[in-house]
Amino acid sequence: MNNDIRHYQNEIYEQLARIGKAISSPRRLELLELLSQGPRTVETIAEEANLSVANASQHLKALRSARLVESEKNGVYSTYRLASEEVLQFLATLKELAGKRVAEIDQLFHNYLETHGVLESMTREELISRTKKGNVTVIDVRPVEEYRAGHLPGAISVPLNELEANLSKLSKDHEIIAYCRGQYCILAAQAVELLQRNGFKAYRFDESIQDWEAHSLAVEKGEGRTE
Amino acid sequence: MNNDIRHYQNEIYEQLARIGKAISSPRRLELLELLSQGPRTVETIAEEANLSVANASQHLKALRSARLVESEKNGVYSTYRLASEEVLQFLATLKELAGKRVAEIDQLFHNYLETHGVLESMTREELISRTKKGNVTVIDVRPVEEYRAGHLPGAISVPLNELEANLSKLSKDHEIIAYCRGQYCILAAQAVELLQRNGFKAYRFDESIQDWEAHSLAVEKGEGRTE
DNA sequence: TCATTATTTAATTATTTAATGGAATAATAA
DNA sequence: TTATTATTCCATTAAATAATTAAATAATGA
Repeated sequence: MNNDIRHYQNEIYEQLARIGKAISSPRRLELLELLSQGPRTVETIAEEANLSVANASQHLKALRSARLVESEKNGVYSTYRLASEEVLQFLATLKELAGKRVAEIDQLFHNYLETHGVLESMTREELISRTKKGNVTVIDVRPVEEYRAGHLPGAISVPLNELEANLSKLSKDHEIIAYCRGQYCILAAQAVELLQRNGFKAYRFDESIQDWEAHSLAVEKGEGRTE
Repeated sequence: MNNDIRHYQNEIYEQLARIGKAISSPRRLELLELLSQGPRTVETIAEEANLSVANASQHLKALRSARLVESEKNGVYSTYRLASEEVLQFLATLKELAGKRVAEIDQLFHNYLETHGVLESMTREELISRTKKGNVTVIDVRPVEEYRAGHLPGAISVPLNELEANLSKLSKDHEIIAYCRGQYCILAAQAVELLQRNGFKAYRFDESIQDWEAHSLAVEKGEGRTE
């Protein structure tokens, strides 16, 4: 009878721990981060995360068994996606906690930004007021598929790996504001560095499109301008 | 250079995974749950969680290295507590996610309640309106220390293990509302079961004092009435 | 049908982790 | 000082996990 209760309680913790186990691997966290940008096939995921396909598949299986992701089979392809909004919320809380408590993360990012001279970033208020004035260009430096899935209003898509080739298309009269996947994503910082090296006035905006949405701000979807 | 970036990204995920690892063990989740009710010494924790002291100490060390708990030494005693409000928030998000996604948990709890005939629980609105009318007694069936740390306004402390001995002090004219540590805590359900067996009209309220506080509702602290 | 492709599964190996019991530490009391 | 108590540390063992390689599935197109 009392055993009954202890057994029940243990089961509860067992179930909660399944989610903990799922996010106890850096690799799986990376996969979740990728998937929080949008659905992908196994091969794409493996490539983006620099894992073997078999390994990625196994990690995805683990994530699926914890109900953090779902998959759907289309012909030969399995497409994986986050299982729900709550997963995104959970990841955000995790990152917040990590940012607050695990000083090492802030330290790491701070170090990176510092050694690359892109320490300051723009606040949301500044971004909004400057885009209203119109003398700025906001660029989304994530892969174009992520841009299509949702981007800041007025932002144009310039994936980081295409930025150098497209420098001539950017106006030096405008200040450039680059953003990517949020606080701990490094793409925008790299973009700013490249831009500054090439004589542009460039700033980093360190929120993700999810953060932006979370503040009830409008998001554009689809093609937009991708010059 | 590109290595630099990958290395940095790996570090980030490594750090996030430290928190994941901390909550990947059912035992550690149980410890966190205990500590979310208030600070405790190692021995108390070990006893409440049914672990050897050495084992509890090691788990606590793991939680501390993930910065989820903090400890403080007073003489021979080490007192552990949650590291911050955010940890509580994080645990709540975890439980929410688990509740939504891991159907097994709901199933388990549902089964338990069903086989013990205490399926329905009272909503917050009902609780508030009934206490206003005054023909109800709200009992807090957690250990008395947890009651002292904060309880529902007007609730009296009747720890579950003392309930049977105190039945005579409860009025059969009043409906009894029992609550404990929230949704997946079983104390209140047990209390209701006991009360119903003894001819009381009893209901379960399935929120924790933290849930209650999270809705900006007042919380009483200290002795209150503990009959 | 056969070959190709995307994915999953299985088997292996190296590594990490959990629990245990006993020893070490360090504060306090006798 | 010695004994006691609370806690931590250490070594051992068993179990779980991650990455790798090769093999198995299963859908598609030639």
